Amino acid sequence: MSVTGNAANLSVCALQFKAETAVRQDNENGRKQPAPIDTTTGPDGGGRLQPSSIDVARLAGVSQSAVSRAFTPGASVSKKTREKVIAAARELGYQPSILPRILVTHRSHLVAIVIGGMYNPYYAKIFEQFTRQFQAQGYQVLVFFVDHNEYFDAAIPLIMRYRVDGIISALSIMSTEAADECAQMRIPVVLLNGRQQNKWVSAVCCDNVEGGRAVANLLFQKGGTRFAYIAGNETLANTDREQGFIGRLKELGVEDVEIAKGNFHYEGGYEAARALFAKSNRPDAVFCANDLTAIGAMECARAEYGLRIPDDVMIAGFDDATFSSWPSYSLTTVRQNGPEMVDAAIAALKQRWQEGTASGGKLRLVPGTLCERKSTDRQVGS
Amino acid sequence: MSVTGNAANLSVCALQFKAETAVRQDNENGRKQPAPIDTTTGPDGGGRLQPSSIDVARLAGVSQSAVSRAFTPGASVSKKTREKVIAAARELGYQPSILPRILVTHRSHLVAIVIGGMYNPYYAKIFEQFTRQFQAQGYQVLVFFVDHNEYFDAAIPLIMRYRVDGIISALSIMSTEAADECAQMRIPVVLLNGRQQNKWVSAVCCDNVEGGRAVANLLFQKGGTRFAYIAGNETLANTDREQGFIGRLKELGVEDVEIAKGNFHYEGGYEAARALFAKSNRPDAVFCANDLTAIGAMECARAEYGLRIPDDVMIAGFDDATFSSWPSYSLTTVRQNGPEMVDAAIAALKQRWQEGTASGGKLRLVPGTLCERKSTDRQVGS
DNA sequence: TCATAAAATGCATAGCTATGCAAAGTCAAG
DNA sequence: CTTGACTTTGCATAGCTATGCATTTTATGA
Repeated sequence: MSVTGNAANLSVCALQFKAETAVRQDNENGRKQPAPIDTTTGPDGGGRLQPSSIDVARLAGVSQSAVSRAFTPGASVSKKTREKVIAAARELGYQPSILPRILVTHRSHLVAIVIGGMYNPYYAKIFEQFTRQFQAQGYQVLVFFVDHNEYFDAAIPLIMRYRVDGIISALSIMSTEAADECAQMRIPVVLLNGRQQNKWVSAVCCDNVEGGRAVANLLFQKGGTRFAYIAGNETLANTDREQGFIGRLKELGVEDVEIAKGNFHYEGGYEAARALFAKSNRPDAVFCANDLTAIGAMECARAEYGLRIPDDVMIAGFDDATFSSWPSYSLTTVRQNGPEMVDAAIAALKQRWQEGTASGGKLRLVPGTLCERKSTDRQVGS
Repeated sequence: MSVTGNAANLSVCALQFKAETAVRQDNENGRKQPAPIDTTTGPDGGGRLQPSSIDVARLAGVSQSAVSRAFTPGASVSKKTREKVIAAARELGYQPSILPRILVTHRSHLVAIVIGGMYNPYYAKIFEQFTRQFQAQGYQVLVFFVDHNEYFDAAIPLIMRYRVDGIISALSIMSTEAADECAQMRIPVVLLNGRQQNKWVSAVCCDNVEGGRAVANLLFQKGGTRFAYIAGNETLANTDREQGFIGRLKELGVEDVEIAKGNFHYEGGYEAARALFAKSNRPDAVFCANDLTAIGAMECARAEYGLRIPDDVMIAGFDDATFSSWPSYSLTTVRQNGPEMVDAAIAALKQRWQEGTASGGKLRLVPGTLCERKSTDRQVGS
């Protein structure tokens, strides 16, 4: 049982992985040697590109187990073996694949993030925070861009097939069918800025209602008289902000709030404002569904009607996007507490993983912060 | 060989996957039946959560192959069998895992996108374009956020382990070691806005030099007399833009261009501008490494020095970010042709996959587009 | 030096799907 | 009713790693 049998096998591998220095005589002390590995994969076995642990084992003159152990932190390997293996691995350009491990453990350490788009920098930021957090905790992120909720439904089977350990959805809405399907698949889902819940679906949501109420308070206190709301698409976030705003105003005795239709985009805000400000009794206190919309409204107010902000009209938004604090806008807004929401969402996922069972969905409401800036900084009582 | 053996086995599975209706007698026509599947995995076999094709096969009373074929579009299955399988799969919440397929085919249809951050909306946009394109073509994207290039080097082994088919790096710089390591691993890499190349690394780069030259032409033609450049971090993109700008000005007879140090962020532009405009002979034509920097410089010029744009100072940027076209800025800039760069990068990857071999790196230079806006719209000859 | 404990190593296998191959069924034509 | 062509089905296996178990080697202590 000399090592020559190995050497013969090695020549096959050598061609493929340039392991010219493959012939080694490591039995200086007559140590136990692994039996020749009889994998009969030819050098051209169907587009085979990456070396396997067996290739490394051959080259290092050890068993496949030893290779595996050399790459497993706490495993039982001698220093010498580990060094041989690492050297061989480096030579072949080998890193152990995680796929078989996933197969065995049923834990992929993959998380799917489903998101509608990055037009809103706030979502880009949130996405980055999520991904960095997951990375730091040993999870990797698969991204899925999905335009509408119907498409999300369609994407679920695909996501399933990757055996992700969880799904973070920034789509806010989730159809009941989709929720059921995820439950059926036993994949925990966390909705960002959504409120659906079932056995496998949790939600983390900015307190949009309270945010809307805070803006109502501010605009009222600052002397607003004719109020308007520029809406976003029909989502929970939009409805809650609107209801909070209108509801609080009603409490303050303001019955008449004009609603304009926007779409969460700059252009939507601009167009809505164009219609709003064209009227005879134009509003002097406008709350917008998000910051992009608010910026659009501001630009329109200035460019098309020569209005001064906040003197002629006060404007407030939601999110606290990067550009909102830039001096040209200095937009009053409700900051969504991104890091806290991200942490809460990840915590919700982890809880599911630890519990193992479906524990019933939970809703975590994260308060926002009112950021007062110049766009509403009117002298009261003037 | 009746079906009772199966039924006995099924009860085990029934508990686990709620397949209460599992007992079926599908041998109405005495068809061939698969032998009882002897997988002795108990219901609590170590955190086993997801059903496998074998579970579905049991429930449907067919073989595992039949299940696989039922989910494979062109495969040879009778309609009846497929329906039975689909029904069983729905009942159990089953979708075939793609992991074993990856193991066998050595094609993961996974692509890693490595990116430094999303603070610049332009990168967020590019990222979205990439991901959508890949998705549309049957690939999924794994995201890796990496702060510095050293971290990229450290991340490569991790990326490797996912057996991605390719890497898109938006980091622009790539250390030689990292490039070598990717080559060693035989993973094709495409650098966005980088120019490194080796056997496995290609690059797609905006023509930054030409962009810088175009801005130089414009600012000179518009009557600029004292020129300045606010730099970004030390990247290829920055150097090229700077060199193009300075080089062209020199050709036009302008020797003296002041260089200020920025960092591609808003704040960097703001601070650099503060120093720049404090001097006695302040510049009247400033080119910034990117749009964020330019906006920072604009805000500073207005807020801290009361300068009018473009009358007192012209400012230009690079990227054409969303906010650059907003009226408050109306920033002249060089638009990077995002879609074309994305397509080129993906094409480069695909070419590698088709060729199979390392074909030597290629550099694709994509021209940008000068977008003239008000920030440089000075009346010439006034 | 020897016996015993500890460390290192190799073997065999689980985990899941796709697929080549052979066997069995189906159908049509003669 | 028989034969041959075609369709459908099941069996067995590749693909790669981690790990329990048994075995061999090394270290420790008397």
